[in-house]
Amino acid sequence: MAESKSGDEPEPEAELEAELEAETGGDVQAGAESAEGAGRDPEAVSRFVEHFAAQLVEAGMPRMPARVFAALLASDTGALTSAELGEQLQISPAAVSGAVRYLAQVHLVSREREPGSRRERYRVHSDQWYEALTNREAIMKRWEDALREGVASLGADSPAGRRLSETLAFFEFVEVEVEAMMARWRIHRDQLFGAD
Amino acid sequence: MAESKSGDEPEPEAELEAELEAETGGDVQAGAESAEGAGRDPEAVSRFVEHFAAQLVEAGMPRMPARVFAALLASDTGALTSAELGEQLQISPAAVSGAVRYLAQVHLVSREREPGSRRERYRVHSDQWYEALTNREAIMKRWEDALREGVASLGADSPAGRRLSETLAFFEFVEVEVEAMMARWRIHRDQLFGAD
DNA sequence: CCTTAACTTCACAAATTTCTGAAGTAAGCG
DNA sequence: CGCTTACTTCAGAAATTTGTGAAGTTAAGG
Repeated sequence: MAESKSGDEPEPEAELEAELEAETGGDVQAGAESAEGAGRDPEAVSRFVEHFAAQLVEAGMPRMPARVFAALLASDTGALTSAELGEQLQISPAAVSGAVRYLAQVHLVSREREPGSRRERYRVHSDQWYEALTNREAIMKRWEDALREGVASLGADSPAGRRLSETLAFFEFVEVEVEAMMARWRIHRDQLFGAD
Repeated sequence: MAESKSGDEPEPEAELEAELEAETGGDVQAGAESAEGAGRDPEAVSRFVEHFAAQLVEAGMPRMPARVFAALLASDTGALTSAELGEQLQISPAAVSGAVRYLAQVHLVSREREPGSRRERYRVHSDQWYEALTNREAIMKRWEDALREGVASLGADSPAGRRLSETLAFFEFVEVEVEAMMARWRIHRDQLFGAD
């Protein structure tokens, strides 16, 4: 976003109009400096963000989406703007844009537009996080399709066909089970944290 | 994780000493129903292998391991040698080696040495397939560690800390549930297929 | 309207990953 | 014993992925 042009650097951010984390109930106690980053030890935040992101990367998530997601998780409001993300993570607006596109696609973040502003906020809901994990179901569905096809073309009575059948049965089983598990989780969560 | 049912499968590969190095000729092509699938349509097998592998790749598995794994799944014996894999997939021994190393590391295949031969067979057990999926637990454990650290350094009473806590609780919950689910699966499987 | 802020898309440079041929190692077999 | 087979490791070429600057698009605000 920096024009890398003339010397004047006073980002309009200094103004920070009616920004306010009027998000949740307004009584954000951390209340210190700018929008999000500094009631807390920014270094501690960064350490967590990079560490957790590294784990996600290792599990297969691309680097930028992982860092953006971790930053959102670690934010107090659970929602940050593109500019805030870019600053905290030291990445270009283009990188933020790409990362957010990825995360939205896998349902890990949702986009909100603040009315009366051009800003968009990218939000992580705990629920989405869980759902997204669950949404590996979509992937499994395709695995199942491929397996069914394999059983059909290799013959259900051949040894290979039987192996594929069993694998297929496993996925079908898991699919049902996971759904039940998520239902139990919601109950469990409410017991732990109260209906949120 | 109780299992070790043992007594898995009788080794169906008795003789099978036929080598068939169709490699050296220019005639590496269909018709290669050598050691493994005499009687099956090699084209149908290949179609399944490539299709299923593509799904795995899309889910994040590297290409060669995915293809090798799919080929093993689709084999009648559930075990193939390096040469057989190389021929069917048209890849170099080095590629087979790398793929197998990867698969063994994530516990998707095991290596067996045929006594009295230098050959090694790479085998897929249905059980391993399930276990491997389950073994994402190892990954989750590390996520949990990172989250605990985050809760500690951001403060369990901050909004961000609470979000991380909830996520952590979710993973801990899932971990327990998955184990129970796998136990149920084994029972279910035995009902479907009979204790194998 | 015209300006400007916020985000997106595009093209390309850089880093990383993937797969191969070739050389290396180990073990059965003549 | 030493030849041969079966697999592994290594170095590097090729392909793919990643992140950036810059131009493009949309919409608020004067």
